[in-house]
Amino acid sequence: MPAKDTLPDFEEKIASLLKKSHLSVTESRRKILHLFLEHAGALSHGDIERKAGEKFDRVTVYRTLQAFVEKGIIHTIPTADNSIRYALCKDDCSAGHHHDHHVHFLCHRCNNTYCLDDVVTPDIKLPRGYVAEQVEVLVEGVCKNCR
Amino acid sequence: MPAKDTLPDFEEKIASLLKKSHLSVTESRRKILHLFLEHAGALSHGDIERKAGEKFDRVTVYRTLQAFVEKGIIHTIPTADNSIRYALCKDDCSAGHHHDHHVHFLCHRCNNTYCLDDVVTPDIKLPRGYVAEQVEVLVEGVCKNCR
DNA sequence: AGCAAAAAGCAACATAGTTGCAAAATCTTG
DNA sequence: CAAGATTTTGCAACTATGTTGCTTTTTGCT
Ligand SMILES: [Mn+2]
Ligand SMILES: [Mn+2]
Ligand SMILES: [Zn+2]
Ligand SMILES: [Zn+2]
Repeated sequence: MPAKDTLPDFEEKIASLLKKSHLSVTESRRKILHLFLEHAGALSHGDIERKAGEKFDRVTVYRTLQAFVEKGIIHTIPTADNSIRYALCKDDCSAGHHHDHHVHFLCHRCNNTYCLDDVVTPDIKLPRGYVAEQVEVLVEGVCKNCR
Repeated sequence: MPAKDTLPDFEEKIASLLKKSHLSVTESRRKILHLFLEHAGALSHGDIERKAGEKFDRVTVYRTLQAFVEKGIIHTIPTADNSIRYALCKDDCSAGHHHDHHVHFLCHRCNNTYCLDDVVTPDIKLPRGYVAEQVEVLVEGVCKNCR
């Protein structure tokens, strides 16, 4: 019975993720992590406020996302408009140290943002004098679900 | 006398740029274009409001930047935080059609954003099903002036 | 100079994000 | 498992950012 399995699995994962990050397990944190786990694409602050319903205060959402970023649970994704989007870090991101060397994809049709975890960011040959510490790549187009 | 030359040069360039774009030549447009021409790096809306002093209404700055983007005079640069930055389009961007296939660089030290006009965005090999229409690359690190 | 069109300024509003503090929930430890 | 210490939440108030409609001013053109 795979349908019944998903929910307990999530709750388990959520609790261990929070504990590993030294964050106390609260209703808002569980709810917001759940949203990320079930959604596949990235979420904006606004998305989360809407999906979480009237359940939580706006301030709580801000502080929760901030805590998750600091602990390496989620990462931000730069966009051309000025709406920050957040997505789960897949693996070994820890407090203060993100290792997100993958490309992000924004679909013009469904307006979803996806982490392409298997597509690593390329090395960029820079002019003399510039030192690269991080490379962010955002590809825009049409995703595989939208054609 | 190179020092004296720069200002008239700018004014000339500004007038021709505006005329070419079918925009009437107004004080705010000239001032804001001047800021871009003398600054090298990209500017945020806030930068411009500050640098233009108390001279213009906030709304005017918004509408001016919007007009410049639409006419292909400036382009937006995605950032990791949610502040849009704007930079001059170098060449053949026209109304509604930007051709900015260059990489952007954000310096962690001076916090300036530069267009690396000579560094073209790489092709990204995407998973089956994804269609790329545009690629944005933002490199973060230390710029040549800051070491 | 005089007219029509465009832009700027103003006010009012809407949305987004921050901060301090008191109340509530969570964690710890005996 | 109860009590106290600690953390988190919700609330209120505030700042910042962005938008819209309308009136006045400026610009381009004849
Ligand atoms: Mn990602
Ligand atoms: Mn650029
Ligand atoms: Zn899509
Ligand atoms: Zn620098």
